[in-house]
Amino acid sequence: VSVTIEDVARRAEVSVATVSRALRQLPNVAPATRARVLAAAYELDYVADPHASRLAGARTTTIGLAVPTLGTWYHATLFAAVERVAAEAGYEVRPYTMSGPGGLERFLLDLPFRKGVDGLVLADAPNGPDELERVAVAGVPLLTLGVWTPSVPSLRIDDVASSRAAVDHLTDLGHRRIAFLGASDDDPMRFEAPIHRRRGYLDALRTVGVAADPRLVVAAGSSIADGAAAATRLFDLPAPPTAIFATTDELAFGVLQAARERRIEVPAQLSVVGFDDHAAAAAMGLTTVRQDVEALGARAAERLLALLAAPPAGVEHEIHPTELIVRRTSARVPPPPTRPAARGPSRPSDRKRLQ
Amino acid sequence: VSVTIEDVARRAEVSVATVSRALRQLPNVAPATRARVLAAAYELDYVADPHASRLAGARTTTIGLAVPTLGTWYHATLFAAVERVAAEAGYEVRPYTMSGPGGLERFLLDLPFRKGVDGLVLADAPNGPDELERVAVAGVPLLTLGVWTPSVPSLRIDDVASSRAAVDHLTDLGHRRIAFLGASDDDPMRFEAPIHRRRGYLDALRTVGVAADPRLVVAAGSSIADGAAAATRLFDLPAPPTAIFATTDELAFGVLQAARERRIEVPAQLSVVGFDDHAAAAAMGLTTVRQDVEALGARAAERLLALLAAPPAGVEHEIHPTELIVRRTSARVPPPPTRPAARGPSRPSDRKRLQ
DNA sequence: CTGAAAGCGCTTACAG
DNA sequence: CTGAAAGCGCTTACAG
Repeated sequence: VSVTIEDVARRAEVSVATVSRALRQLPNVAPATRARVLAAAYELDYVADPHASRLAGARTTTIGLAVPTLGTWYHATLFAAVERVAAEAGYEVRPYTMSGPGGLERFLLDLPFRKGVDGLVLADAPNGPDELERVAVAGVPLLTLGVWTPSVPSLRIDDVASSRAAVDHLTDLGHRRIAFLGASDDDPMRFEAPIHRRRGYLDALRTVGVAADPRLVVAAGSSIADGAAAATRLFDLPAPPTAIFATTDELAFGVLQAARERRIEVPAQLSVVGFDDHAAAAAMGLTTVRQDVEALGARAAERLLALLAAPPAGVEHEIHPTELIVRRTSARVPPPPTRPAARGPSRPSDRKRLQ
Repeated sequence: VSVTIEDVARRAEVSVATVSRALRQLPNVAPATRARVLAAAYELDYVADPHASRLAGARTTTIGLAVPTLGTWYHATLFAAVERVAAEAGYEVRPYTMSGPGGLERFLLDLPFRKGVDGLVLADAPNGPDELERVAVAGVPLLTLGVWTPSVPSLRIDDVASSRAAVDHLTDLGHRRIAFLGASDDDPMRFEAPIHRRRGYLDALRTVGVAADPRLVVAAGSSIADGAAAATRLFDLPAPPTAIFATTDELAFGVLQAARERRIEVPAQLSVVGFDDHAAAAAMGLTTVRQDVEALGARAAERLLALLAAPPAGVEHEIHPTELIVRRTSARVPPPPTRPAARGPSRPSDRKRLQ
């Protein structure tokens, strides 16, 4: 039904071995022969069957990108970036997602990428030394992004410091009741980033002598709707936060939406800071921690490709910079609601302003 | 280096044929034998080499999703939806993107999905009968989404009517200088949707007796930044529009951002309507045409899977509904700037209000 | 229910 | 520079 290398060989009047060589730009093919083969292949509309090719021992010229999901702005953007540089090098990129029930387990059990790709960039999941080790041992050249283990080349940002900067910004503005929105510890995906970002959050609070209020540390998912739901719960607290730090911009968008629905003014009554600098963050005026996802993805692809081309000299770990972008969703803490007893010339808001 | 079916056969003390059958849940395997094989495979951490498997004639249990890019919210969401239902059926989904220089041509030339997938859903590109025909002829079961040709089963929304509704909304509000942001005709990707949406736009204008002003029909790309750039050009026109209809929410976000930078009040001075109901649209308060991308993707996967399971009885074309969601970015047209000569008791804005 | 063998379409030593 | 042949790891008739 389909045209094979034999058809091409017959038409070009050479052996299949020669066709194989000619088509893959190997040396050792006379120019005239090569031309004849190329012409025949073109006329027949031939492309090598990738399965046969790979089974016979050739490279796949595809790299894998393992991500929790592709439904998130961060990961979709990552994919696009990886694919862009891979394409320039003649590689395809094949995503492996781990979302869905049992997705992570199945990924770890089957390691579906082995035999399917020449190399793999593993982004954000799975994490934990054991799981990473299992992947590393599968025998395909590996680079991790976000997660990290000493023996595997990696790329990441400093999540702790970045989120610390975000929360420092909030405490500088006088906020003390600051909520944290991130993935929970028992999330099946167990992302590492949210954990580190929470650490940064706690560090920042500690610096100003505030003990974290567990009710303000809430587990959200990753979608905008998740952010809205979490924010709504926060608003219903007896003592709601004056600021919310969300570990992704998408969660922050949800917070903004929920605030609007509740007629809570941002930033007058509530400050919100996100993380990512999502393409829509500027349009929303969101204060956020910028990470250059495009650059991260491109660099990951570059390094993996380099790894494939040459034996790795050693294990390198790269840390990319981030930057706090202050826009219009963060402002000084509002004066606390004046209770009858507190009325008087000594306004609490003045005190705050001194800090 | 890697464990093969032979290793499993040896350990289970059966032939490789039996291993193959047992592992693929075929009948004709004694329960006890099957158990032994499963145990051996488990202990050896065996998974069949997909390439060998496919080469030997088995199905790939993967379906393809061909999209212009995965960098767009619409397509990323589509992918996630397709993957969710595919996973439930035990299928993987493999994306084929056509973005980048020469991407479309290469796709059409190589048809890289053939031999790689059991079926393909083709979303939005390529379009045009000839190109679609070339893909259809490759021999893999096909379903198109967005684009459409009589001989291939398809799924889509009514782009003309949907965008007409959006622009009708604007004309109902008294707008007459309404700009259109979409892909250009000579876009290498030649999406069909923008063309249909422009038709709807023109129809709506014609209904109120307005001739389209070519300067208000602008070719934008697909990103938020593209939308901002296009909007800025529009703002610089001698007679800028009072409303902008963008063919995607992402473009609309860019418009909103550009408006903010120019201190143009939305909706007081400018109305904007998008298309998609992007996850962030609610958070932005964007008036838009909602299409249920999640449902579209899920349905596409379902139908393709059904096609694979049973010989298609006939070619079905499905049209999914859309809905105009009016939020806070659209309002009555502002009164035209009062020129000195026009001052007086007869305010033009009153006239508008009657319409 | 199970096995021996052919074959899927390539690539890669090995000769020449 | 080119070809004949083995082999990659499976699946599928074909026998039994």
